[in-house]
Amino acid sequence: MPGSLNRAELRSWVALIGGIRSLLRSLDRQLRDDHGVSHDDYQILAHLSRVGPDGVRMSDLAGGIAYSPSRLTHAIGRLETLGWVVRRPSEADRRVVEVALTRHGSERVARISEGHLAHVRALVFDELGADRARELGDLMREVGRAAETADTQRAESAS
Amino acid sequence: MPGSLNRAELRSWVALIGGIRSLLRSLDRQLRDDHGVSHDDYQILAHLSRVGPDGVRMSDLAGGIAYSPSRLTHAIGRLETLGWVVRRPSEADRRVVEVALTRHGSERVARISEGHLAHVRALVFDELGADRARELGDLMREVGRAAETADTQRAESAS
DNA sequence: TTAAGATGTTTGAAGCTTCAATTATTCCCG
DNA sequence: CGGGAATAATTGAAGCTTCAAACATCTTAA
Repeated sequence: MPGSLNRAELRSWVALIGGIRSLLRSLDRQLRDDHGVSHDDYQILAHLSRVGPDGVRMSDLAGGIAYSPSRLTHAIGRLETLGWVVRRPSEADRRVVEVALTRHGSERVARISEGHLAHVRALVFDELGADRARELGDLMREVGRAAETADTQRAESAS
Repeated sequence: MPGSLNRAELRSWVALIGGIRSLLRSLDRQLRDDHGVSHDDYQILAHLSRVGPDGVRMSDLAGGIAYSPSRLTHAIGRLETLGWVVRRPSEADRRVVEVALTRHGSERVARISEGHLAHVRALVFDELGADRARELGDLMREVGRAAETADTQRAESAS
């Protein structure tokens, strides 16, 4: 059957997807147990932290972390009621909404990141060593790009 | 700060986690669009397919795919009402419940797998080539194992 | 200039996941 | 043997995600 996987490939695939799930589960657990935040929310906060105090457009944030618009709206709504984030309509284009961390949100992210990045270090960098960890990042980036390309094409051919 | 990541490491980490999210999103999209099944449910079905017609204990299945017991109970309940799966109490130990695919469930999995594995092939094996794909699987398996070890230790020290 | 379509975001309902508590059974040790 | 702890699975409620539909604003082409 064309498109299927041979035994060795299947083995690699099961290892890949299983490893991914274990990793995500562990990250989520650490963040929830230590800080009461899901890994999904942390992704938002970390991205906002990276872009700095000017914030981002909702749609750019959604694209940056592979969220649907709707999911992001709900999630940002929750973070806003926590006071970690603010939303304001853009002057230039009044359809768009910009989000940014509040002072309080920034402090929170900084605090959470400490423990979280230590966990990441233990699982990835200490485990694999610098070279193989970089290799893993490069390989996964490439697969991720392929996935996004494929999704774009699927979306286009569906419409 | 010890435990944090330097610039190169952070770059690798962002690539890794971003690639993972894009990949999972793409897999979920393909399965939902083409077969109305979430990637999470597909994991269950694929695992049941691998273990064969005798089925597995709920807890072994949960462990095998990194699901919480509760989540698995709910998910299996849904698959059971679809008629894809059956549950029966074990003779040996009446606390445990064994799950297996029904005939209908098997056929469904076979059908779904075709398209799904073709998608996987395109994103991973065609994209990276055989050697680098195997490398990726090996690296991710190792990280996954580290994650599970870490979680076990956290759980023990918390109790 | 204006109406049709495209783009950016939101909404509410339905379905899924988590969490804490509960039931049922088995293990183990005094 | 008997009862307390451990193990396996389930339950219901609260919270999160998806989906389809809606709303508002902007673009463009007749």
